[in-house]
Amino acid sequence: MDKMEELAKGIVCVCVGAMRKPCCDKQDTNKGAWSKQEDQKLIDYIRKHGEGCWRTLPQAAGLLRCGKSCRLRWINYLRPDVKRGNFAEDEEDLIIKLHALLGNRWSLIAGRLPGRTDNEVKNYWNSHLRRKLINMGIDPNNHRLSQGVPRPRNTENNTSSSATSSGGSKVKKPYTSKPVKSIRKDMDQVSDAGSCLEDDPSSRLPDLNLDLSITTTSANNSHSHKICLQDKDRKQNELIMDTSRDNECPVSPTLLLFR
DNA sequence: AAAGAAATCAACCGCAGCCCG
DNA sequence: GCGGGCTGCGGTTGATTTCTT
Repeated sequence: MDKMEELAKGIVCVCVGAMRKPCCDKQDTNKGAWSKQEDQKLIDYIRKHGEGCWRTLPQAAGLLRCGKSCRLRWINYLRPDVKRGNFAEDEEDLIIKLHALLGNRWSLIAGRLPGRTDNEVKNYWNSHLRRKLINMGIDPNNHRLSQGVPRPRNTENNTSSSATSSGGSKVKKPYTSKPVKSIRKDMDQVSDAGSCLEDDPSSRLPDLNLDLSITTTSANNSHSHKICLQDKDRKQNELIMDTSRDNECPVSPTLLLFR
C-alpha cells in the first residue's frame, strides 16, 4: 500500500515536472536513530561552516540524511548549548504560564527557556505537565478549573507531587488517575489552548505576534517572573507573574495564575 | 524472572509562512 | 502581485526504557 502510494507519487512528480520537489530523495536517505559517526559528521560540518542551508548541508557534510533531519538533530540534540536533564520547578511553572498565554507555540515557549528546545518542552508538557494540571483539576487545554475532574483535596499533596516529578529521580506514574491514551482522547473533547480567551472577548489576547522577554528575579523567599509583551506596534506591556513562594501562599505557584 | 503496561523521548511528516526572483 | 523554494513549527509515531503484576 505504502509502496504503491510512493510509486504513484513518483509517477505524478515525473509527469508534472514543475511540481514541488520533496525535501529530500527518500530513497537515498537514512532514517531513524542517528549513529555516532553521523552525529560527528554533522557537528564537524557545522563547526566549520555554521548553521543554515539545511537543504544542501547533508550532501556537503557527507550525510545520507535529509536536511530537515539534520536540522532537527542539531537543534534538539547536538547543539552545544542544549540543556539536558530534568526540568526545574521554575521551568515547569514558566512553561505552564507561557502555555496559558501562548497555547501550543512550543518554539516561543522554548525560546524563553535557555537551553531548552521546542521538542523537549513539547514532550515534557505532554508527558508530565498535562497530567499534573489534570490532577490539579485544571484543564490543560484552556487552563481553567475543569468541572468534570475532581478538585484536589489537599493542595500540599499536589505541590509535593509536582516537586517529585521535577526532582532528580524519575518517578513513574506520579499522576496515575488516567492513562495517557485516555488523556489523548480527552484532548479531542476540549477546545484548543487559549480558546478560553476566545470565548471571553474581554480577556482576549491583543495580538500574539509578541516579543516576549522574561526576567526571573529571586530574592530571599520571593520569586517572580516579569514578562514583557511587546506587540507589533512596539507598545510594551508588562505582565508580572508573581510566583512568590512565601508562607502566606501554600498554594502551588501554578495556581496563582488562575486566581 | 517474565510478560505486559505505561512512560519517555527522538525522530518523522505535513503544513504554513517567509523570502526572493 | 505571483509562484516556487526553503525553513521552521506543531502534531504524531514508534522504539526504547522503566515499572507493575
